Amino acid sequence: MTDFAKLKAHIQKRHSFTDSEANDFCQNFKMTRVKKRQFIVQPEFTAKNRFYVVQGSFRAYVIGDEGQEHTIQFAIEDWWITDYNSYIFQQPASMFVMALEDSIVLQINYETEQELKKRKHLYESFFRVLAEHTAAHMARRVILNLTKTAEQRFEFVQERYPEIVNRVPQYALASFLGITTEYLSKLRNKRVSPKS
Amino acid sequence: MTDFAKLKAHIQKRHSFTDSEANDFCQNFKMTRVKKRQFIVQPEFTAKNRFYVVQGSFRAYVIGDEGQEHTIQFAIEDWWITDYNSYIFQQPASMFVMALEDSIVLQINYETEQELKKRKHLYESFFRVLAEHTAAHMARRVILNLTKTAEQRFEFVQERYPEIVNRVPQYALASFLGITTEYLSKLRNKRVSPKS
DNA sequence: AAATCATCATGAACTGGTTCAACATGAAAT
DNA sequence: ATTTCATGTTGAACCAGTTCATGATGATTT
Repeated sequence: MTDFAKLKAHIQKRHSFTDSEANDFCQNFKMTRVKKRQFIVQPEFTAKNRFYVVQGSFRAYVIGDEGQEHTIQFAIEDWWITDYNSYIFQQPASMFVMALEDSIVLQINYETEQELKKRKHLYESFFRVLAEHTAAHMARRVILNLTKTAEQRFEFVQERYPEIVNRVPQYALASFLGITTEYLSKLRNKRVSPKS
Repeated sequence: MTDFAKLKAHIQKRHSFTDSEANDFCQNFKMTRVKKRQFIVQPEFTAKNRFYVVQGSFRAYVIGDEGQEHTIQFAIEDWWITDYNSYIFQQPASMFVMALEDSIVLQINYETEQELKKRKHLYESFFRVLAEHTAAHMARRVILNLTKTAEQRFEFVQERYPEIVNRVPQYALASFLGITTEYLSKLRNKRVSPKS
């Protein structure tokens, strides 16, 4: 399956786009290869693009006052990523979005997205649903952070997103969970081998 | 200004609705009075409505495993509220949404909203923007929780949303910040009168 | 094949925030 | 006018998670 075919399948699975609509829609995306550790969004600069991950993985994070990294989001195949506040409001980003491995994305830029939404009710609808899913997902994240302990959060994420847990470096996962790498290491090794 | 005039102003401030479009749109909302401590959303039941607050204030919260309340969102005049995951996906709610004072809301139900979005590109666009703002807002909340200490979060919320801080009960604010009422009380009294 | 860098592990001392208990105050209900 | 309930305060003991220090292992670079 080509890169564009993946995006097309993604769209048609969720919305009733005809083939020609889907093709027309996909034409507005640009395929880009991204090397491991390369940034696709950086603080200060406005995020001009929204990215659909065809292959590889990414990590969005901010740097705290004392220099610690805090992971806001991961994205693997078939997910979308960008600095949401920067992209939507076209204002300077506060996040880094970095490739965790050599990756391939399909990106759309802000003006093109605006034009698509204006052009066709169906496309507007597509982005509305995308925004709703993002909002719902973020709301669940807030609830998880408020209601569960670090250990429970770890267990939840491990069960719910095993592909991510097994794929991203431990320090990235720790900062996603809101704990230190040391503590995550301890949680992990607590669970295996009480080494009787 | 009547209740519907407030919603109309809210819409026209953010979107280019003609008067007749705005009137047509607003007709789909129903005015409801809600008494203090009354619930407009409850766990187990599917949230059938989205609410625009005309007057008063609300609090959305979940109950944790040990019975503690965790506030997910507040809403005062000119804000929207519901259990987002329940409403969007029409599945059973996990939240309570309760009036903090006698209030007036304008509510729209799920089917009506769907019909509006289908009927007119402009209405679809309205809800797309609403979803984007919700997503952006939630993303900022995640960042705040991950990057700041309880005290910094308190200071931030106090400065950014003084109307809320001064209006909601302290235990509700504490559970919004992710701390106990006792600790919030201490933070507050630390700040005033070192009583030399 | 070294040498360097990125990642993970482990222990000991420490701290931000919790828990528990007891009390103070005002608002609502009878 | 009391009683009850909802809310906020304060202190002391406690614990989940941090910090700091040190070392192990494997991946990248030269």
